[in-house]
Amino acid sequence: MPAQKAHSGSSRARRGPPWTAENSAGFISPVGVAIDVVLLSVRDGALSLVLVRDDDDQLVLPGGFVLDTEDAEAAASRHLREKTGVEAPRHLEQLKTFTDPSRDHRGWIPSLAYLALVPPETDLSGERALWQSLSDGVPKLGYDHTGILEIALDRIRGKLWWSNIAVGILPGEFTMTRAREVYEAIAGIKYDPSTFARDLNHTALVEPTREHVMTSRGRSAALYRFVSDDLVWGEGRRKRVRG
Amino acid sequence: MPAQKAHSGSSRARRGPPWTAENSAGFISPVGVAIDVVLLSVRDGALSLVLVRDDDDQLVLPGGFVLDTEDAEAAASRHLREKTGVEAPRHLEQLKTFTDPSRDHRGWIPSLAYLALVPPETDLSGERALWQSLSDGVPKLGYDHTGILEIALDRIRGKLWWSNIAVGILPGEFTMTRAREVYEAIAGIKYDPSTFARDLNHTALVEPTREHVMTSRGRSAALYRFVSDDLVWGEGRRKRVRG
DNA sequence: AGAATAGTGTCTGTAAGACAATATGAA
DNA sequence: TTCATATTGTCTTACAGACACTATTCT
Repeated sequence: MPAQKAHSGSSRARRGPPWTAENSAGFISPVGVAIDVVLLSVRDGALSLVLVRDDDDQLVLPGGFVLDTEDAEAAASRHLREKTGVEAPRHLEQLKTFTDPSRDHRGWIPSLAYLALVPPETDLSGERALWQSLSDGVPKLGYDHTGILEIALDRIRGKLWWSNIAVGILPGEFTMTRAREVYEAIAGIKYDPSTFARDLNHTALVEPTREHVMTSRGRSAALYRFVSDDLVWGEGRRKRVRG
Repeated sequence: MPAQKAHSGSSRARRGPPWTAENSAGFISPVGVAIDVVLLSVRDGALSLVLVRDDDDQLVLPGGFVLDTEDAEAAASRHLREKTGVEAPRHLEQLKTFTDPSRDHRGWIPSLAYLALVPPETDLSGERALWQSLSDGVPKLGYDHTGILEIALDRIRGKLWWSNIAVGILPGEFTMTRAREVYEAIAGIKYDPSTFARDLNHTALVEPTREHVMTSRGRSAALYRFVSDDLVWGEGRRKRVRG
């Protein structure tokens, strides 16, 4: 049997009769399981995502089929690596599964949407992959991918002040100003610098490293790090987002 | 081809060689897609869920296979109806999809977990279905269902004061005391009656009907209703839960 | 009258927005 | 010295917990 990879991604645009599948008990079964990944970061002060150009020249989310030897998280990481060159996202979480049997013209293919985060300096290797800034609004994507992107943005904004989810984007050590830029890009609003620092410290999700750095001009800034590299929930700050 | 229903649910306990499936393009495909539903309500002041007894006499969540003619929400409603007699849950939302290919001994079967809510007076018709109170802790369930239940409880607690999710459990019109009992059962803590009323009103998710009812003894109580029957997000109250 | 339930009013500590004032380092 | 950035401090409003007090209706 040929590798499943052969029918993933690049053949998506192909038309023709849909595929079918049947299991050994004689019942109709899905043709496959797919994943789509919303890979976000904050670049040059703007929330940005990775898109790939498919065979129809549409901009779509990176994704592809799940193999029978891996779970969906592994498939998401694998397709990111193959299609965008991103080795391992710092954060990966499930968003929603789309199950309408007619959602994919190739046949009955449930699709799992994922949210992934990487640091800003992440470079892409695939020729078809590109960073797209969200500062000018949400771009129109192929298939149902615009809707998936909206879900991803709701999710990361919803978690911003209630978890350490920004650990997926910020470097290991960062200044308050750096953190604020990332939070502002995600939230879509500006925060007062002093209030921001007070409230982020108040979450107890970050701790000072006792080191200082010069950024450009002006006073040197204290460095902070997240207490945990894994996703954890904090006390929660009821701070404005997207106002 | 026989109805897919024949291989759902009751045959789950059967051992033997796993099923396999292949699609018309010659690739391995999932054997099927399943759903499992955490159906919750508040009965006699206790958060309760519906369980069914499977062929191995294990207590498990109601669920079964998704057909190629329906999406997963429809499958969840259908299996609830068939296995528990619950006609249509007042609320149904996706929790998480489990995709480990080895999670089901019958073969490669991704499973979607759902949270469903019904009013307390909902009676069950299936002989194998029962209401289980959660007041004495979380019961041990078969398969990975205990973990799914934990996710469901986290979800409903997380949304309690940020959405009108209780609309799935409370009757169309209710007193503040009734609402408080439901919120307390979900949150797992007690609320001060006057503070509760003040804060629930403050969400603007409920409105008074201008009617009053006698409950048993004491002063008559004002009736309220949720402004929307669909799930909506409120301003959000930063109230304690599960303390 | 007394008990039981519903509802109002008030006090207090904390949270979060706004912004003034000070500290530190480079040009 | 002057500018730019970082950090501390203050003021104010709103929120949420606690709880005293009033209102209504039944036995």
